[in-house]
Amino acid sequence: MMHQYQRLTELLRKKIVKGSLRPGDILPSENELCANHHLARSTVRQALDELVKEGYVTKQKGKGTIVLEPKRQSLGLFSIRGFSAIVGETASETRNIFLQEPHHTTWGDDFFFTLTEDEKAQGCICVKRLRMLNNFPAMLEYTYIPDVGLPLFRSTSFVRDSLFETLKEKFGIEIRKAEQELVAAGAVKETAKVFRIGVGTPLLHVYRKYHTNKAGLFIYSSFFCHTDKYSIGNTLQ
Amino acid sequence: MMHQYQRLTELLRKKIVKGSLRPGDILPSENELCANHHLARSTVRQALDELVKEGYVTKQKGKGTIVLEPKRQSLGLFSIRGFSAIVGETASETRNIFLQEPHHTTWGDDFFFTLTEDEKAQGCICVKRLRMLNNFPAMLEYTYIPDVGLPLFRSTSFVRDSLFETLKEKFGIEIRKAEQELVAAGAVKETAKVFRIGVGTPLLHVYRKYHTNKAGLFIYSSFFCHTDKYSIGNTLQ
DNA sequence: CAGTGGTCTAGACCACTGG
DNA sequence: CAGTGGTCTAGACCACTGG
Repeated sequence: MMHQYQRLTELLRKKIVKGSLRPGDILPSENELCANHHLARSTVRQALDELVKEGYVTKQKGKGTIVLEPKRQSLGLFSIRGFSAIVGETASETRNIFLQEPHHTTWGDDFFFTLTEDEKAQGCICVKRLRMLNNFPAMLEYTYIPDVGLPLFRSTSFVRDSLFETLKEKFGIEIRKAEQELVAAGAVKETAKVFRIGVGTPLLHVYRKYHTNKAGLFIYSSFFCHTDKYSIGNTLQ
Repeated sequence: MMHQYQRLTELLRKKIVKGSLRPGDILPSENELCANHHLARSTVRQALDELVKEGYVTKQKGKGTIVLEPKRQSLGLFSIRGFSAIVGETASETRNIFLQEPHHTTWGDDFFFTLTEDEKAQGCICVKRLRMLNNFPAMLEYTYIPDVGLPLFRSTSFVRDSLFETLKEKFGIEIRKAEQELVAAGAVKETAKVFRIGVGTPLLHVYRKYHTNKAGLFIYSSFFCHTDKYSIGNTLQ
């Protein structure tokens, strides 16, 4: 069952995405939304705060709630865009190549985040993917999910070719936030081969810990980005 | 003048930072806080939401509001830690070296974010700093502030050696959120010299656009990180 | 000046955790 | 079961933007 503020968030989000509300437009005022949807003002504000957090709108005291320019193409909690001019075009075609199907394994001895005893005992499911942007190998990603008894799923059954969408729709697991560590390092032999670059080419190496809606369940990811053509972007706070 | 929820946030934040509330402790319940501080529950919730956003506490339905492990040393909107073991010790001693004092200049022709006409006309104040962590040159940062008529300030008058604290306390400018772009690239000659590394050593290059509490005022930053010893960290969402 | 979003009050019912 | 945080109502006063 959905809450009333979530229904209003969804309704307004759809209007923005579909274009009946355009960048620069001002949303109906909070009082109008109250009247039109028979809601208390705090409920309307809860809905609007969600849209602010998602980056669809911004609020200005005395003026109103204003629709922002659309966000760029996003992958997980970040977005990718052409690097030639930092504010460049987004990659139009993205494709995932599964180098290893989801499979059960143990965490390595020196896993990059500290694990709880529970997590260590459970072992994990690992996926190894290469992300292609316009046929350019841009990102090599290892994702680790603690094995909490999920049925093993194959890439062919992914929802919209997305691991996170799959976790959400099939298992009710939603990503809430993430911590990440950033490092620049030269490509080692094996990685260089995947990217078709020379050993030592600078790569961006990102370590992520995703927090989910399930208490105590975290998803981990380690990925390399070849940023000669595409940079990766974040919004902080 | 401060709002009541801000006063409560500050009071609780201080208790956590000073240690009278320790990690794992449960805060007084929302109803208790209401009674003790003579506030409505929505005001108390506003205060607690702020602490959640700042990463000091987490809430659990049915249980309460729980104090989290202290965050790591932070610089701006990110934190830095020893890289040897990703979850390593924080740098104990940080120091800023001003390579160029705040000075007025023009934006370059190919500035890394798109500027408005107003911003272009105003020109900017630029600061060039080298951040040392335990005497290791870890970060070279260029910060650009649109010249909206701020009196030129010198590094010696910085509040707590921090640009952001200075902007906040002297000019009422607060950072709300930021967008960033990440790239890995080899050091060029001039940069290599500053870091005392070889040309071509992989560096993390970050471009940031900070949003402030003043509508239309953005602060820009471009920085290089030498991540052999220290990685930089973020929290997303 | 009327209208906006920001803060705040004093209530209510609910699903959830733990004893 | 009593207590918790999550949602929701129906009001109020305020500082701010723009005509």
